Amino acid sequence: MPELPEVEVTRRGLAEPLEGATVLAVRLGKPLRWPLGIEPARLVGARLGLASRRGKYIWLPVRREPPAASGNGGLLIHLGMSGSLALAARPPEPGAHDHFDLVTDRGTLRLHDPRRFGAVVWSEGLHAAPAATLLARLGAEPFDAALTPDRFHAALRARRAPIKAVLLAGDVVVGAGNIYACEALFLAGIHPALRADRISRPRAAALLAAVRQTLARALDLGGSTLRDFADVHGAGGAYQAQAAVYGREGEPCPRCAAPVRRRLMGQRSTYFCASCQRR
DNA sequence: CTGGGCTCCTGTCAGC
DNA sequence: TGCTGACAGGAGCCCA
Repeated sequence: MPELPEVEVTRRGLAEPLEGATVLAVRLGKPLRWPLGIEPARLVGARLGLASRRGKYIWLPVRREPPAASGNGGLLIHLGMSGSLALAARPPEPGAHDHFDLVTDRGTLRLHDPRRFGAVVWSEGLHAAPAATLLARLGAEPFDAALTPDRFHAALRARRAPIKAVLLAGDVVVGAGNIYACEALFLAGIHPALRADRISRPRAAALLAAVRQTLARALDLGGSTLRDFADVHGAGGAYQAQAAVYGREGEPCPRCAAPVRRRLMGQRSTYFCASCQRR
């Protein structure tokens, strides 16, 4: 479900309401991708900090009392493929797919995740394991000014995998998942199967701009809601209606009217226009 | 080191 | 209507 725009929409919805909140209880459902890594009771009484985001991970700082106590840290949250977070003053009884509740004096943060590829993991800090390990392999943030066209191009030149695979891997630039990788490649006019190291400097610059434009546009629209993504208040995104190629196999390309193609690349459906997107 | 495939899990939908 | 297989927004892990 969630790519960077959806994760960021989620983070924005919970950051301010929960900053400074006190944890009253923790409820666990079925196991997620990894164990929580801390005894839930140890979180009770702790106060939450301002949530941040790195890639598709949300970091929720947790300061345990008393202040001098060792073991301040936070919760690293990932929504996986089907996860969403809801924040409610008085949430309904947990359903079969509600696997984590953080009950606070400012409301309950609940992870709903049918496929359970998501995770909520305790870490002593962003620079301690396991958070540091999970974040270590991440590429640049897409809106980081330090990611210049030259640096992006240089990173692509070191990779022989198809550009679509490189975008999805997230080790050059994070944030574009299957939808936005397809959309950005369409915008840039680049064939998804083109080897990353064969992309010229101007085309790399165009692709970086396309990734940024695609993610920014999706963010403006509240993300994409294909089946069930929702922000913390339950509102869906609207980007999916604007997608040029994703999920539009057989429909006319908005630029040239040739039928949009779908083909599997690394087990993932890849949508593109064979006439607009060149190798 | 890199690239590619597999895997985790549940739900939904098309096709027979 | 019921069953089966394909596919779904991610990404860690293993192997060649």
